[in-house]
Amino acid sequence: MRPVSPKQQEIREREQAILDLAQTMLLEQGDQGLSMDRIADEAGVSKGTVYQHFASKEDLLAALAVRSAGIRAELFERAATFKGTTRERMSAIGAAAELFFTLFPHHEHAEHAFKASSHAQKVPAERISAMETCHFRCFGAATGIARDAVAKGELVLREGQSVEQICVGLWNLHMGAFLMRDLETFIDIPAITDPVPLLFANAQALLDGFGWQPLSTQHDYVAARARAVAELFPKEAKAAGRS
Amino acid sequence: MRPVSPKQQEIREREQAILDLAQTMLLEQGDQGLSMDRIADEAGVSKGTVYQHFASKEDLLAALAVRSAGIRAELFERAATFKGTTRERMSAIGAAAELFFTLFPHHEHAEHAFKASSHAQKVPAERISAMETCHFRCFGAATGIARDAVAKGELVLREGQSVEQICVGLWNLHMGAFLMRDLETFIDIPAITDPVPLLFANAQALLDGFGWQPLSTQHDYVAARARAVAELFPKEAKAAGRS
DNA sequence: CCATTTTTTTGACGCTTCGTCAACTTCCTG
DNA sequence: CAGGAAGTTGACGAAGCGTCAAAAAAATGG
Repeated sequence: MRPVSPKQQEIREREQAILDLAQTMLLEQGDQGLSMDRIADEAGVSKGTVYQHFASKEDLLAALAVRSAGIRAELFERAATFKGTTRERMSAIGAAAELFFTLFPHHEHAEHAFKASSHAQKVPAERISAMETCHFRCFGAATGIARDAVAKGELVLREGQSVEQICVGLWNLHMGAFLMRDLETFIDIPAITDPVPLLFANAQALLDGFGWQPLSTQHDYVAARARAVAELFPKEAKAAGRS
Repeated sequence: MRPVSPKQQEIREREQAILDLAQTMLLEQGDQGLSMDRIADEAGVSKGTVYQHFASKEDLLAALAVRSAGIRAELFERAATFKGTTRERMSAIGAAAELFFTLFPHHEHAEHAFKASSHAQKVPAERISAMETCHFRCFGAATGIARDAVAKGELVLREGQSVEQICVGLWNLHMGAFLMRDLETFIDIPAITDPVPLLFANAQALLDGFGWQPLSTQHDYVAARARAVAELFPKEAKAAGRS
């Protein structure tokens, strides 16, 4: 009984439609303007049906976070396949993170809500482990590249350093940039215009600080980034460009 | 009529008591378990009285965020007075951020809630500008040091770089580390134990990447950090240590 | 094609929480 | 101490979450 019945197919599509709807609402008004009654209304179903898909409002937000996190994991894994030096490959991951950051501006918010409510047991364990898998895939893509770099001697670990620590540093830098955009901190500082090139420059500085060869003074990583985007993420870049 | 009447004094103290209460609740159960009724109850006043102090639940959270942000600004400004090289002074700011991070684990959450609700106009404009002032003070302390470093030639700006961009990078790195702790991302990775030394190491790597002299290979910044904490933040470090 | 069972959908209902406001109490001043 | 100002109260309306018995739709079988 594997072939999905038309009814089951319909239910599956409706779930995605509800998520799309919730995503739009989140973007337009934040989670203040997101109510289960309104979602049911606009989706053209009753509230009970929405609760057939999601255990709670928090679970719906969590499902949204998991969906975008899955796309991020996919982007990261694609970035890891980039043909180039280990540092170019890591820069491709950075490009993936920046694209994701542009394409899913709501994600940071959703993930924050996710953790707050999963801690209060409003989210089924299954959903939590799905999110952990996404994180694991992202982090695995990055640490894999770092390990290759160590093996090739392009990255030499210092006392007490590990590939995990280096990847956490990069991850933190990116998450912080996401957060700053969401919180609109320092929005008025004239020296800061577009957050994406700024983030890229800072990530390169951090890689330089780790001594990851070849350094940014010896190689044009802006060009490498452009090549990675063109080869790996043409569609995503186009979508990010026109939104 | 400047001398505060005993009644006014009592009201002022009650406001702080309510904030303390809210802070405790936030830490214990997140903002799920934070209700205005419960706060009124435990503070021994009626709900109407609580609303005399705060325009809404969101405003209360915002007031909490502003209070801790003010303490952070004070810590940053104190750190900027550290006697040492410009890079040692910037490391002292890092130490201040780490102490704050330990002393006010709820802050990131409160600030997130702050922005979400200020955007929905649930928070009075006066409170928003108070928060902006705190950010401005923190950022000003950091950029001031960076400017000194440029003046002394210990930091040489490259093409397209500015002190603001460098400080934003450091800020992002720290915010990301805060966020990661709150979200409990990668909590299971064995290579990552204590987030504070990890953050410090990554911040030093970023400073190295910016070429801020003297580099961490030439100077012991762990020792400098310890001296800064001992000289500037003995009480705070003690509080952070036993909690 | 109809009867029966299973699955899915519905929306009214109970419950909780926010924020208000008219009535009440306490405080201050002449 | 009288009377007005300042502060406090808690019942109330509104809104949202999640439930569940009943209704509707779909699947199954004779």
